[in-house]
Amino acid sequence: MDQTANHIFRDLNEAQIDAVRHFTGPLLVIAGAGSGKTRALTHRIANLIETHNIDPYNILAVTFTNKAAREMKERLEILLAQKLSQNQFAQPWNTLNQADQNLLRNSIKEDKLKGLWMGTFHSLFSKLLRFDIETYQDPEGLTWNKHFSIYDESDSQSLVKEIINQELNLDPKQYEPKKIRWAISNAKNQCLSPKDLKKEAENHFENIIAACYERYKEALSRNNALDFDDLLLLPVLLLKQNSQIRDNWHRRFKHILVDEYQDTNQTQYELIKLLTTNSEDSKGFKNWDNRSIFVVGDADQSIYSFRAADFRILIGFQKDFDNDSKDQISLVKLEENYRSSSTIIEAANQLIANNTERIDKVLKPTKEKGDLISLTKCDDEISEADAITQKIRSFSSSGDKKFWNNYAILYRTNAQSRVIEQSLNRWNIPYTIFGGLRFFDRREIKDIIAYLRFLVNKSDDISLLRILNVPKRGIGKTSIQKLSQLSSQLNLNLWEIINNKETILSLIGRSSKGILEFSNLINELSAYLNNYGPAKLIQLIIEKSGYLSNLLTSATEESEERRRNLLELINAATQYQEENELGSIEGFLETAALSSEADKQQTNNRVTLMTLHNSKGLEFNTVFIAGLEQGLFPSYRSLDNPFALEEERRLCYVGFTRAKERLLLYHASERRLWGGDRETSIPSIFLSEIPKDLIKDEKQQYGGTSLRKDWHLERLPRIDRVESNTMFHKNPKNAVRRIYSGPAAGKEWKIKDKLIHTSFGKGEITHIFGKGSKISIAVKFDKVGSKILDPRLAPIRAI
DNA sequence: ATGTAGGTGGTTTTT
DNA sequence: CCACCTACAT
Repeated sequence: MDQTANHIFRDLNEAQIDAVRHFTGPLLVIAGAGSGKTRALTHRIANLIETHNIDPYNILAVTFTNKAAREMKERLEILLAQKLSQNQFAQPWNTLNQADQNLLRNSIKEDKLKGLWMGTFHSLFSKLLRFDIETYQDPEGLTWNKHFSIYDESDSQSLVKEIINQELNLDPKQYEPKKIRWAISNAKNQCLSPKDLKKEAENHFENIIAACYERYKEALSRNNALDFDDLLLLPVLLLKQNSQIRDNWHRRFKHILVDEYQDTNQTQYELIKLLTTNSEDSKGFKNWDNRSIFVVGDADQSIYSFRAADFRILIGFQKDFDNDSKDQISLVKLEENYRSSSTIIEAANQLIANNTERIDKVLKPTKEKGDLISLTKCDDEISEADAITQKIRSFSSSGDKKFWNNYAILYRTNAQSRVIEQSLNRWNIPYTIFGGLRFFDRREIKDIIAYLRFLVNKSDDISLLRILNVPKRGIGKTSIQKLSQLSSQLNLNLWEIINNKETILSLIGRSSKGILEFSNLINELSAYLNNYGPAKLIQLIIEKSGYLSNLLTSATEESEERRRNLLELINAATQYQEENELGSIEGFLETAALSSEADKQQTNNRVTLMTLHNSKGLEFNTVFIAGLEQGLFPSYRSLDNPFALEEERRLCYVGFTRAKERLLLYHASERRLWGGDRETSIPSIFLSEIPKDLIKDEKQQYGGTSLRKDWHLERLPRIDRVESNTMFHKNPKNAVRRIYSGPAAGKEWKIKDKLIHTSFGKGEITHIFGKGSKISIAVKFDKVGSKILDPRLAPIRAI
C-alpha cells in the first residue's frame, strides 16, 4: 500500500477499506450502527484528495446535521494535516507540539479545504440558491432575489394563518392553519405545484388547500422568502429547467457523498440524481469517468418518514445508479459493531428482526457480553424519573464517579422530560436538554433576528410585523390593519408604505408618531448594513431600538435572562464571524434558521436528556430509555398501522444501539399524560421482543424519596387546590392518599416506632411534628444519623 | 393601546 | 399542564 496513504488506511477493517478505496462510480455503503461509517466517509474524502488528487472544490458531502459536518471537517483536517506533517516537518503528526499541529490544521482549513462543500441538504442548497435563484423562471412568473429570508415553521404557519383569515376569509377553526401548512409541505415534498394540486383536488377541502397553497406561494414571493421545503424544491425546479446551470454544478461536483441516505426524501433524491447524472433520468447515464456517488446509510435506522423520508430510496440505490463495468463493486456492508456490548447488540438484532421491510444485514459484536439489560417497572412517571435518578446516583457513587456525561436519558416525546428534570434537579445532578425550545426560537432572539432579517430583506413583511411594535411604540391593531389594507390594495410591501412619511401622516393621523420613529430607526440601522458584521449590527439593533433599555428597566428575573440570551446571541454572531471569513449577515441568518438542537455542542459533564430522534448518531456509555409503554412508545398513532409500527421499532433500535456498556429500560404502569387523569399503561411490545435471558428484571420501584417531596415543595398551587377542596375537609386522609400513593400512606406513626427505609436502612422515630397533611417525622437511623421525613412520601415501612 | 382573566385545545418525532 | 387566543377592562 502507498506509504503516504498509510494514515488513511490504518486501523480499518476489510469492508471499511473497500469503502474508503472506492474511487469512481456509484457505491452504496450499508453501515450498521457503531460500525465506523463516519470514519469511512472522512477517510474516503481524504483518500480522494491525497491519493487521487481530487480538488476538494469538486466534492459535495451531505451530512444529516450541521454538527456532523463540523466534526467531519475537523477529522478531515487532522487526516490531511498528518500528511503535511511528514512533508513539512519530516516527522509524524503525534510528535508535533500543539502549536505546530494547529498551524498545519489551519493551513489545511484555510487553503486546501476552501472549496469543499460539506453540510446538510438545507444549508448546502440554500447556498446554491444564493447564487442562482435569480435565474429561476417560475411558471406563474413569481420571483425571488438572493437576499431571500428563510422562514421557519412558525413563520410559515403564521403566513398560512394570515391567508386563511385575511385573504380567503375562512374560519381558522374549520381550516386549521397547521393542517393546511402540513398539506402544502407534503405537496412540495412531492414536487407538486399549486396547479397540480388544484387539478387533483377531489373535494371542497382539497380545493381550499390548493387555493391556500397558491396564495401562500405568492405571499412567499412577495416577502422574498422561502420555507424549508423550498430550499430543496426550488433547486430541483431550477436544475430541471436550466441545463446551463445544471451543467455548471454537475461539472463542479464530481464526487458526491451522502450520509444517512436512508433518511432522504424524494426531493433530496432528485437533487442528488440531477447533480450526479446531469439529467432527469439517471438510467441513460453511463459515464462514470472521474465521477462518483457514494452514499452511506442503514435502512434499519430510518426514522424520519413523517418528514417525507423514504428508505426505499436507499434500497433502490443500486438500480438507480446502475454502473456498467461489472468488475466494480457497488455495495459494501459495514456490519462489525465497535460500540456496544454483545448483549446490547443481540437485543437490538432480535428486536429489529421483527421488521419485515429490511435489507439483509446483521450487526456483529466485537465486544464482550457486559451487563444484562436492566428492565424496571415503575408505578408512574414520577417513580420512573426517580428510579432513573437513583440509578444514576448509585452508578456515579461507585465506579464512574461523577462522569455525568456518561449518561443519556432518552424518551419518545419531549413532554416526558419535565418530570425527569425535576427529579434530577432535586438531587443536584447536572443535565442538559436537547430539544424543546431551540435557542434561536426564544422570543427575544427571534425578535432581534427579525430585525436583522428585515434589514437585509425589506420585502419581508412577516419580520416587519413582528418588530414594528417591539419594543412598544404605541402602534396598535387598528394602525396595523390600515397599513396592511393599503399595502394589499396598492400591491406594495408594507415597508414601502411605512417608509413614506406623507402617507403615514394622512392615513394614521395622531398615532403616527411610533411609526415614524420606527422608520427612522430602520433607516438609521440600514446605513450600518454595509459597514458592520452581524455581531456589531445586533448590538446596534439592541441598543438603538430600545430593546435593551426596555429589558433593563423591567429588571425582573425573566428580563435578566433575556438580556443574557441577547449577549449570547452577540457571542454566537462573533463566533460565526471568526469561523467564516466573509461573515456575512445573510450567512449568519442562514445559520440561525437552519441550526438544530442536534447541532448544540455537547456540554461537558452533564447528563443528556433528549428524544430518541435526537439521539441518532450519538453514543453514550449508559443509556436509559423511559416510557416503554404501548401508546407512548410505540406511539398510539402507530398502533393500527404496521408501517408506522416498524418505524417505531427502528427508533427503538436506534435507541438501543446508542449504548456502549449499559442499557436500562423503564416503563410505568400508570401515567398522567397532561397533568390530568391517570391512565394505566401496558408494557411496550418491544420489551417482549428482547430475549429473556438478556434481561435482568429489577424489582419494582415504589414512589421514590425525591420527587414526591419535590412535588410537595414545588407544586404548591396544586396542593393548595387540594386543600381548598371540600372533599379534603371532610376526609383529609382520603384526599391525601389519592394524591400520594406512597407505600406507607395512611399509617398512624408513634414515637419509638421502628421502621426500615429503602435507602437509609433501619431507624427509630424520635419526634413527630404536625398532623394530617402537615405531618413529618424525625427518624434516627442506625447508619446515617437523623433525618426528617414525610411519612406519607418516604419509602418506609414499619418493622 | 395595552394588560390580564378566563377559556380552549392540544402531543409524536424536526430541517 | 401549558401555550395560545379572545374578550373585556384600563
